[in-house]
Amino acid sequence: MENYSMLFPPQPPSYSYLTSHFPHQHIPANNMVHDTRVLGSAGVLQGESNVGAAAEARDQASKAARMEEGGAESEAKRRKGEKKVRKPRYAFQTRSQVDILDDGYRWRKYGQKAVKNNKFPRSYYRCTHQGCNVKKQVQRLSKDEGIVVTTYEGMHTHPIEKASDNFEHILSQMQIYTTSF
DNA sequence: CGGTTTTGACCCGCGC
DNA sequence: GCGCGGGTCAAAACCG
Repeated sequence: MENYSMLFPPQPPSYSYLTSHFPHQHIPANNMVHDTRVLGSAGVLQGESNVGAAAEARDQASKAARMEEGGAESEAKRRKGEKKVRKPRYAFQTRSQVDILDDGYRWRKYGQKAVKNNKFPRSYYRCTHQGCNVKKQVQRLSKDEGIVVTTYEGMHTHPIEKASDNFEHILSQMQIYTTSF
């Protein structure tokens, strides 16, 4: 009862889910023409490094506060005058049968929550790399089970570990999308 | 065995 | 103030 992905039929072991959705490629005659598009960035755009640091500080502070005692004192989370910076998050919509979109990085799943108005849960992943706190969340639309929304949060400061197909090329295409936004 | 997934509890911001 | 929705933690299970 844990594998909702079992509800979907198996698909060929090829990673054509991405390459087959770019404008220069063939797009299946569907209502959704915007496969693998950039949904946009949420939050204010500030210094990325500063954003990440603040976020990490907040996260660690909260964690420390809770680890200290079960909600006894919440002083630890009170950092100095840190403005509430919200890290930009970039969402990608991809038509795929699988949830795990291997982009070449190593991810460790750290959570899964049910989403309101959506019968499919959302999975939270974190990049397994020291110092790299890039997070991403994958969620599937209940309306179109073939659509997977992947939201990236943060930037990788290390090379890709796996020799993934040619995701860099795909990434460059995505950046074209972002710049044209 | 070590790293990853699972899963329930917990925290927090926000709207009512 | 409280409940809800979303995000994270961490212990145990799982898997190569």
